[in-house]
Amino acid sequence: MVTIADVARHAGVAASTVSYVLSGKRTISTDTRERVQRSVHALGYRPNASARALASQRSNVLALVIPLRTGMHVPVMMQFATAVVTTARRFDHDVLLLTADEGPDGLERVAQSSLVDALVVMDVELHDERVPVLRELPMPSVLIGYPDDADGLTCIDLDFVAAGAHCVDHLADLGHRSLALLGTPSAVYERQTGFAQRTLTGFVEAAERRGVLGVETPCEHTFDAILHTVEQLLSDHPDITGLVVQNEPIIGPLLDVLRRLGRRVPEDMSLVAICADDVAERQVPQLSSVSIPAERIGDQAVESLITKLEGGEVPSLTLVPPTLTARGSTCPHGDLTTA
Amino acid sequence: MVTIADVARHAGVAASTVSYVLSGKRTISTDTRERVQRSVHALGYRPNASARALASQRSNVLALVIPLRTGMHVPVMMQFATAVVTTARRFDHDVLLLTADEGPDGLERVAQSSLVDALVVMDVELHDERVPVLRELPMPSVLIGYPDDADGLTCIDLDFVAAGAHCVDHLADLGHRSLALLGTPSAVYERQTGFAQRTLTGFVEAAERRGVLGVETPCEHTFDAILHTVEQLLSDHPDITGLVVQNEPIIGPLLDVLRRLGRRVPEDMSLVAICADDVAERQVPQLSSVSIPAERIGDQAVESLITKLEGGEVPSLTLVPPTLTARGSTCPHGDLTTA
DNA sequence: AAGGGGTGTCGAAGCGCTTCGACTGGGGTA
DNA sequence: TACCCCAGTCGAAGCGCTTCGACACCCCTT
Repeated sequence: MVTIADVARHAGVAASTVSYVLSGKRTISTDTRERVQRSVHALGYRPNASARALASQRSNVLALVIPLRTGMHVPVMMQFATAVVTTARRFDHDVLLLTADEGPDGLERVAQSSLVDALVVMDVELHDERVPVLRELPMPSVLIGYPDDADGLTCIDLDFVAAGAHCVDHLADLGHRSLALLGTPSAVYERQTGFAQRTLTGFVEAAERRGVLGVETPCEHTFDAILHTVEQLLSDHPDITGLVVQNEPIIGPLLDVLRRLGRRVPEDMSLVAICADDVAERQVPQLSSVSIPAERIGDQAVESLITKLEGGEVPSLTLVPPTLTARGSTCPHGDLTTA
Repeated sequence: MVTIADVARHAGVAASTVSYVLSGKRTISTDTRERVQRSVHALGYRPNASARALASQRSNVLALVIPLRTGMHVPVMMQFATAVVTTARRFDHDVLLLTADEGPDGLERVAQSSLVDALVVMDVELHDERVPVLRELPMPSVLIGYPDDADGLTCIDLDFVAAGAHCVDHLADLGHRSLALLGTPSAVYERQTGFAQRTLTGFVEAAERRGVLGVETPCEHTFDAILHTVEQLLSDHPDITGLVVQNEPIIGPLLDVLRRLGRRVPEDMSLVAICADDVAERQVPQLSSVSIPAERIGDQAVESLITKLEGGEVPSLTLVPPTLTARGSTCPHGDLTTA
């Protein structure tokens, strides 16, 4: 392995000069700088990451905590992860992958051993046991999702309350008077997952505000469960004509179930999904949907983190406003002129 | 931050003694050892990862390279990744996440800067540009998947040739004489992806060996593409009664398409999938399938890597034998007694 | 009683880098 | 001409750990 001393010797300068050329932290004459750069190239020098981290107290590594909990939609998680890695690289940082199995202790471990110098934590629950740990940690962190009490934290999330409300408004605008929310598996609600909880809140509040019926039910991922849930729903509330789905994996089977039950989409049943755009566009018919801007949120998370690392200020809570794209799965219902 | 010197002072010993207590590399008297351990606890000492890495020339970090290529099935990738992280932690290692965007340069970067001390590379193509780089790198690596020329490498993969053959054998044993392989999107074949290529080979060879018709076609992920592909297939070969699917995302829509086309599964059409068990069990009917043992392969990859790090020998190519589980999507065809 | 072999501990020398203070010399100012 | 300042460079001191060689001491052996 070639060291900074080798480069210095090759270029005929001191090691510290090489360091300053590389970091740009002191002015170096053009002549010297170019000579050093040529030596770096010629020798194929790569600074040793550990030595650098030890001396500078900066590892240039971010931790990314991905809890692979049951009921979470994996492709969306990966979109976040990819965005985080890509953006981190843009700021010359690498990403250490932590899974949830390690729990709060894992966070302490990587933080206190200086393995990383900041953390991105995904899929935060309303009462998350990692939150108090993050508050105490001697390094910055950013949460994707947010707990009940976001004080002293930096959180970024899609505004799921608004997302739920948008779906209701869209359907109500089209004249639908009876709506249902087909939610996530009940395990997700039971562990007080923010996004599920908040979508539900937005849905219920908007339904009330618009004076329409808004019923909600969790829904598991198996075909049988979907079939049963929908049958139950339609027998309890036969007048339902608008469905909101926040549960990406069930979208395919759900369309199938509706077909089986003889409900055409959108003629008999309008459908709005909260899912990635490409998923919505892949269905037949294409789905009206509120998209989940995973890439944007992941980017934003890393940018905030870097800002904090550099001593800057960032807002405690950033809510990304949702956008609804109308496609082929929703259509007007009833006599709009009387509405 | 509390350092090893603080612990040494607190325990009334030399820093090196603390180090030896922690690493166990020299014998320490029970008395001293316990005193040191108490001090470690009392002060909440965590060794600094960079300092340790610098002094010992070992970062205790593995790189995991996940190429998120188009057409790959993300949940399966994540299963691999999770297994890798979990097993790495078992061996006291952490995992640095690299995406494919970085390409071969990324491998060199993390390796030559001593950021990691070994690499796990996923989704290897037959002619993979990362392979020559890996061969030259001054540190061990393990590939999940394997290139044409696996010499000097360590590769682990499901035996996809056998997987393809198993599917054919299963269907042929049931009396089916005309089979089709519904493959991955054509992009996957075009970039010479090992697992797709090899499944195809196994399928074709087995069909020949069994003297049955075996046609194959790529298949994209959209509903329309699936519908069109299957219609074309059945109009070209109306006598097909057995389908092999190696393309997890299309399984749901495919069942739907077959229903639309009036082909009952398994009465009119037997179906074998190559997919994760939980996906197979979630369908109606449950699918006969060859499972993808992601966890086992991920584990194995890390174990081999650790063995190599410790100077041990591991086989160049480990092929995990596939197992086929018969479920409700396949049934006998024709008069078996005459076969 | 002298010698030998463990065992347990210490001190010091790095690992490869960053960073601080100090030094040099040339150009501008008075 | 004397002075000062600044740009440009160097040397040395760490960063916190591991590891090597040395050494002290005790228990056996002869």
